[in-house]
Amino acid sequence: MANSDDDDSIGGSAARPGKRKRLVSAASDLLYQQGVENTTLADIAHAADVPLGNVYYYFKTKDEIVSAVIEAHVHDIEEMLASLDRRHRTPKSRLKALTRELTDQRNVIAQYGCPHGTLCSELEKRTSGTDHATVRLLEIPIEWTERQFRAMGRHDAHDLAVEFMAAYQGAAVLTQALRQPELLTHEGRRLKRWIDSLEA
Amino acid sequence: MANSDDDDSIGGSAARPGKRKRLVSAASDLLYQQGVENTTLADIAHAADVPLGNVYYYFKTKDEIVSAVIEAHVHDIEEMLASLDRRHRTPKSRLKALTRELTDQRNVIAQYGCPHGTLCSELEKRTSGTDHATVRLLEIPIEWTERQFRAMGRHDAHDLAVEFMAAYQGAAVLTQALRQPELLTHEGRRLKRWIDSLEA
Amino acid sequence: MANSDDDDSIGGSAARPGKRKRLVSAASDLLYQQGVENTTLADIAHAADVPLGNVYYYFKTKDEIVSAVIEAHVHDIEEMLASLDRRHRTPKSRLKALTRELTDQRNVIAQYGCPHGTLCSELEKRTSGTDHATVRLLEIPIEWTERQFRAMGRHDAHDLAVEFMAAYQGAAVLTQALRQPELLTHEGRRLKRWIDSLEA
Amino acid sequence: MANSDDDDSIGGSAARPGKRKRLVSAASDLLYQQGVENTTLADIAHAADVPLGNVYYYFKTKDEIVSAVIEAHVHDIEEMLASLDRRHRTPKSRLKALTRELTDQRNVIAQYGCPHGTLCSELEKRTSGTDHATVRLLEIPIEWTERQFRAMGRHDAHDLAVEFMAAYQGAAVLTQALRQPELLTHEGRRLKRWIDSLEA
DNA sequence: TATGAATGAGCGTTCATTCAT
DNA sequence: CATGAATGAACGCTCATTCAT
Repeated sequence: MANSDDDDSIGGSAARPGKRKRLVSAASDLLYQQGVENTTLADIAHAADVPLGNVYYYFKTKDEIVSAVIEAHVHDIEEMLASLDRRHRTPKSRLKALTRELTDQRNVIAQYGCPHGTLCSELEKRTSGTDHATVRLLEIPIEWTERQFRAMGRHDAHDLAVEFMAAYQGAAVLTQALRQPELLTHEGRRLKRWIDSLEA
Repeated sequence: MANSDDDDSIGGSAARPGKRKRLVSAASDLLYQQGVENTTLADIAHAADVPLGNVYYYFKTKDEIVSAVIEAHVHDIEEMLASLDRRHRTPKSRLKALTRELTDQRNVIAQYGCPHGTLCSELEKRTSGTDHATVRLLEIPIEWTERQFRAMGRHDAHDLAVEFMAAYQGAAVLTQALRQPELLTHEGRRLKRWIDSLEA
Repeated sequence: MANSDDDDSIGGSAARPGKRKRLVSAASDLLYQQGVENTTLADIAHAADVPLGNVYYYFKTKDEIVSAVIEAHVHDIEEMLASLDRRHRTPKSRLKALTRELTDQRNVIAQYGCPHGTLCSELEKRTSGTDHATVRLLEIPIEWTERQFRAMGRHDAHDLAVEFMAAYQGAAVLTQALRQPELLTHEGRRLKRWIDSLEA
Repeated sequence: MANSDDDDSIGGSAARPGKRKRLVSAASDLLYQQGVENTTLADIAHAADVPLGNVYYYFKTKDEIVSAVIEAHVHDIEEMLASLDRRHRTPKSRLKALTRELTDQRNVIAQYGCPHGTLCSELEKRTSGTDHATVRLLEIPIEWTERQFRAMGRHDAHDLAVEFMAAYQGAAVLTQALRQPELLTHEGRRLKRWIDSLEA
């Protein structure tokens, strides 16, 4: 299969990770930092150190690269949440750990916004009707958050989850627009207090 | 000066607004609905019914049109807030009226997101360092909101204002990504209850 | 209108015929000599001495150029037949004059085939389902030929017209494939004899 | 020699013809239906179920595949004519049988034209001077037809053969352009009558 | 002021061909 | 023999911007 995710480094002369992975990784960074429309395939190819023509061996269109980036994000999100599940036992500590994960990124977010939120916003405006795969980027953390609130015994778990995620997404928008990383820190602290204040 | 804001229709047959205004208005709509990068100057000229070559009489570059759109947004926001000031007397009713203004747009927001938030996100990623004029789009309502909270006697007025605006921006992001206008309605109700619950 | 067929040379500085015309003319020649697929837009632009980017001011797509070439062919055919109508009085002399027109081109046909027949063949195989405008290229002369046979009092005018055109098209195919211009001359002579031999 | 025509399936599980044969067969179909320029090597490899990289073991260039397709056509034509020689005794019945062979294909011809005529037309326009091998595609049936007319005692056998083939090729062109399979049927009937009417 | 026309750099994409194993 | 991967030149097309009148 062409779309192998494996490295091509076993016994070979080139010791770098697989090209497909490199392409997705480079694309992920560039789409995030420059936006989808401002990023050319040549940019991506160059950043991944892959000849331009070769990109099309792995992805038939630019849209397909975008999709692959979304999938990679989904994968990363799921892994991060699974890691939180492993490292923390109570719902409250899990939620606060997630909050911490988000605020830890305050500096990049002040530059480029939330990687998932801005990607959603941008792709919803593309004419080519990207298949709305981006929705998972926000659904997955909402669902996870909802599970935590439910585990706390809250019957309004879904509403709380939406409130939580909206608070984070909005803070990210303001943080980027105002270029104030501290804003996100501040909102993070508030959210942690809010989580602590919730009762069953 | 060439860039007159006045109509150019005096003595003419039709009473259409001046070309510059038509261009800004068309650009405002298209940038919002299609995104900045997906909108061509030809699109804008066509929508404004202005010959393409003529656009450059009013705006030297595409960036200048974008700036004019931002200015128009700023103007609209200020007018809207001034109107709220006029129509409502107490800070709480003003804040709830603002909330209502925002939720009233739930259907367009579900399609294109918040006109100001998405514009900020998008422009922050452009290579050509747009002069960060977008910041006013969010600063102005934050400051206005802060004034209301302060008038309520709250010493944490700024924090509350940020919390309020973040809640709205985040709700807009989720509303667009999940394509659920009701989500915004729901968050609006919650915000109104929250406002009512605040004490001096 | 952009698609003006007029010259742009009246009082202007450039004294060459209109660019659109030059483009269609160059395209017509190149499509004929090299085939549709082998001819690039850069080829056409170069031959017409028009900057590549400017081609798209006149034609939105390559297909549109091809269509314009077909229309030009249709126009030429109609003018040629009208000229035959004017210059000859009897159906028989008209038909023989047409035969002469065709055989006069024997040398180019030996190189590139019949300009209309080869264009039809090629375009029928394009995936993009060109709107079958090519059919007129053969229908028009068939109909004209049929009118002549009918004027001769033949009730089988349509069949004779098809037979005539098929004879010419087939001769053109063989002439090109075998690279023998004389073959077309010979078939032309035969056709003239055949026309003469027909009775009412 | 590497370019064996034999099967490579001895001892294998399936009895599929050898790769080379499959490639030529797939290429023959695709070149006919889509045209030479519109058919990629990947298309051919896919249709033949041969890995793309492997194609170059059998054919050094795309042109070589085209040549092989022509050779295959030549072979098929010769076989078909030999079969007619075997199955029919008199020249007239042989010629009418050939006519029947051709009209039997009216439906494909209405879609793609004559497999040999369109191939000739197309290849004559390629820049890379294909070695004019296509000429055999039309020469062989002309020569065979000429032999039949000569066997009938006609001294103008060559002219009649050219007339016959031109009639068929032209009918094929019209049939495809006008998309009327019946046109070929009709011309076939006329040709049979014509053959019958010929005297020594 | 106004405008149709022009311009060229660049983009996404294709494909015959080659290479390393 | 076989094959997945690689390569780069070229193609059709777009678009912000400029020009001539």
